Amino acid sequence: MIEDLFKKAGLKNTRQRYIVLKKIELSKEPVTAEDIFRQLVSEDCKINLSTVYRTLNVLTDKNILLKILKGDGTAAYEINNLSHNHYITCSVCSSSVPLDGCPVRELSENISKSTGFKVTGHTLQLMGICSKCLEKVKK
Amino acid sequence: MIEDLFKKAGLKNTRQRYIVLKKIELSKEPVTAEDIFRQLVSEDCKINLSTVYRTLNVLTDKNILLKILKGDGTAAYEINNLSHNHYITCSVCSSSVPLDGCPVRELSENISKSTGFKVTGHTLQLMGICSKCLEKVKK
DNA sequence: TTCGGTGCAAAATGTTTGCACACAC
DNA sequence: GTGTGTGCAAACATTTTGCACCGAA
Repeated sequence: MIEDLFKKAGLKNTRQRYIVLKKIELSKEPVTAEDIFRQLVSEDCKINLSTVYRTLNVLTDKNILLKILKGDGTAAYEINNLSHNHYITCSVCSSSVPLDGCPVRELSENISKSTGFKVTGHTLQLMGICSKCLEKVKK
Repeated sequence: MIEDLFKKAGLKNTRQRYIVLKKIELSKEPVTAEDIFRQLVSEDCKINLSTVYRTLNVLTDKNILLKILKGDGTAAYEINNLSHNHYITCSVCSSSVPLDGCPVRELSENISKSTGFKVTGHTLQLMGICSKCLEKVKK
C-alpha cells in the first residue's frame, strides 16, 4: 500500500517517510510539519524536522499529498485522494479539465467562523479559455 | 477620500500611510509588502519596511484592505471594494449571507498555471445551516 | 556498491516587536 | 501637549539548504 505508492513514485521506502505518510493518512484533518514532528517526537520516534519538511515536499511533488495553505500562511498537508473535484470549462470548445483538489474545503473553517454557518456543501465551477483555443484566437 | 477613510477608521493621516494606500489603490492586482516597499524606495520615498507591514495590518483590521494568501503562503493586499461577492445560503431557512471577498480570485493564477486555461469567470455558491437554525436543530 | 535519504547546524525568508523619537491632532 | 505612528535593529516563525554520513535497493 504505502510501499507501492513509494515504488510507483520512484521513492525509497525509508522508515521516516513511511511513518510520516502513515501519520497523515491516519489524521482526519490536514496537518502541519510541526504537528507531525511533535506527534512523532512525543511517541519517542527519532526523526528530524528537516526530514519532515523534505518528505512533505517530495510527496506533494509526486501528488501523493495535497498542500493546503491555512489562514495564517502556514502549510498543512493531507492525502490527495482525488475524491472531490471541480472543473474548469472552456467557453469556446466546451472541453473540461479537472482542478486538482478542492479549494473550498480549506476555506470552510474561515467561512464558518465569519458567518456562523455550518458549511454543508458548495458548488464551484470555473470558466475560461483553454490553451488550444487561446492559440486560435491569436491568429 | 483617503483622508476620509482614515478619519472614519480613527487613524491618523500620515504621509507613509497615505502613500501606501495610494499605491495599492493604483495597482490593478494584489500587492505584497515587498512590492510596495521596493516601488516606494525606487521612487526615492523614505519609508521603512516595518511601517509598510504595520500599515497593511492596520488597514486590514479596519477592513479597508483585503488580505490574500498567495500560493507560496505569502500575503498580498488589495482594496476591499466589496464589488464582487459570493454568498452562503441556509438550506433550512434560505437566508443568505455574503462572504467578504472572493476566494476564487486568489486561486486564478494557480489554476491558469496548472491547466493552461485563461480564467474568465466562475460561480461559487456555498450551502450550509445558519446559526439560528443550528440552534433550533439542537432542541 | 551506489545514490537517494537523513541529521545537524546554519541560513534564508517573511513578518513581528521593543524602544526611543517624531509628528498629526 | 498627548498619544499614535515611525524608524531601526533585533527577534521570531517557518521553511530551506550544504555537507557529511547512513542505509535501502
